[in-house]
Amino acid sequence: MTDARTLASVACLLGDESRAAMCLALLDGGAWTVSVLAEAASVGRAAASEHVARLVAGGLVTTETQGRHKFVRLAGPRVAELVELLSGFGTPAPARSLAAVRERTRLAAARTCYDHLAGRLGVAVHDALVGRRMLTHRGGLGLTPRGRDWFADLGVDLPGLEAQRRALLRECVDLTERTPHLAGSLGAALCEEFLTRDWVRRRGRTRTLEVTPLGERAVADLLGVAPADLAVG
Amino acid sequence: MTDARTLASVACLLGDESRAAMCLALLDGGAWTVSVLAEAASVGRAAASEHVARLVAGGLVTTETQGRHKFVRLAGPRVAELVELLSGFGTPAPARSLAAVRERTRLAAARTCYDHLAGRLGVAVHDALVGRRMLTHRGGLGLTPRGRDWFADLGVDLPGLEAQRRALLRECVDLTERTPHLAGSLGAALCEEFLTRDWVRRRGRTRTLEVTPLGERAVADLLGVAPADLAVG
DNA sequence: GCAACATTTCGGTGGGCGCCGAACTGTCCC
DNA sequence: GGGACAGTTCGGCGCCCACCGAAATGTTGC
Repeated sequence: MTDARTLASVACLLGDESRAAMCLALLDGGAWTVSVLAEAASVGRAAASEHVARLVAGGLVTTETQGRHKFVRLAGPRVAELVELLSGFGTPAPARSLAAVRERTRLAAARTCYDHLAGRLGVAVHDALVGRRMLTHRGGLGLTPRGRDWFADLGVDLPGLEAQRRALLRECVDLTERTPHLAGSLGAALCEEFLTRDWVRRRGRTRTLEVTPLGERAVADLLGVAPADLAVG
Repeated sequence: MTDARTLASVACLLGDESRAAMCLALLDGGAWTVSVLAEAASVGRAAASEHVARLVAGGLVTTETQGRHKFVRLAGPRVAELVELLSGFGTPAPARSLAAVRERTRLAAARTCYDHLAGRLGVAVHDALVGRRMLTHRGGLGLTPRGRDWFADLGVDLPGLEAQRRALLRECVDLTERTPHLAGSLGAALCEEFLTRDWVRRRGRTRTLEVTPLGERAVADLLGVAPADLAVG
């Protein structure tokens, strides 16, 4: 009874088109100001402010004020997971324009899911890591000695990550591929590394990623992933 | 843009307390009539009928009419997953009565999640199966020869399940334990076996399960799970 | 055919909520 | 200090939607 109320109150937050648009925008894992969110949702600043307040109250986002700006970001990986899962429901959407189709295709090819890699790129990297015995699935996801070396070579500060409260390794079911990709703090670190090395680039202010030629070569060399497996449909 | 609309439309369906109560009730995986759902949600039959129609339109439930009855059930495991995930959000709920606390404790100990085992029981069974090398995690969840024998001995028709379109093995993150339990058609078959052997019993018309003394002995013998690990907190 | 029952459809009502414009607070920069 | 700007608060408007009661549709069993 009272349980239904809490479920409904959370679902209700995402049940409004403006708030849904905001949360989708925030899926890139970044911090957005209220004004920018207002624009993303096509509403006025006043409405956006109220929406953000409700999302904060519901625990879906957190805010941080810096001077006259207020930065909004998703409250954590679990929220991102929820938004991703929900956005995969409903009719696959009629896709009314060619531009919309292209955008969706790009999204399926490579994107961020909160703060880690997703789409075909994310799944390919995950599968390659497992296939090359850098990750193991014995009783939960684990890192092999070989995997430790690989990540260390890449410049990932493993001890630093392990000191965090957040889980190092987690699987996240990919929205479009329906098979797991790598999440957790290590997934986040890997994604960051891809971005700083210019292996992938964000397309504008979205969570769509573009794999650079440099990146194609890198994943081919390091993981044996053929560029054709990543090509935009 | 248009993507936000589809997300919102789905979330909106679960954003109403009555519909949320209905979906929570349906989490037991069974088929409920419209009248019974009306009672579960504390609304009139007219309102319940409209809610069911909307849930059908949104693809969250399916219906089957038999004579003057209309049976409603969740549209599939993914919907159950979504409802479970959502119900784990929000404030852990103030739990206003002792009865509510007891119910929640029982729910955490053992319950069904759509059509398979969840809660501490579900996780314990999953972990025992992995620990005893009946399930393996090498490149996706798999069944070892030893596991095949074990399930066959239990009376599960493995070839029959494998002929289905539905995945045999899947992991489902447990709502209360935050660690995976066994889902998929094999998870469903296992749950059914537990019920027909009277190892677990449904508590009334809920998804809460009660482990019988017979069941405690069975999981101890077959899987080495100590009864203390299943005791109601 | 008739009575009992499950479900649906149809007005009608009330409340909640999303939106805006305008006024207000607080911050930054010149 | 003054102007520009980000964000919030406050009325107020309008719409959507959840609900109910009553009537209609279908089904079952006599």
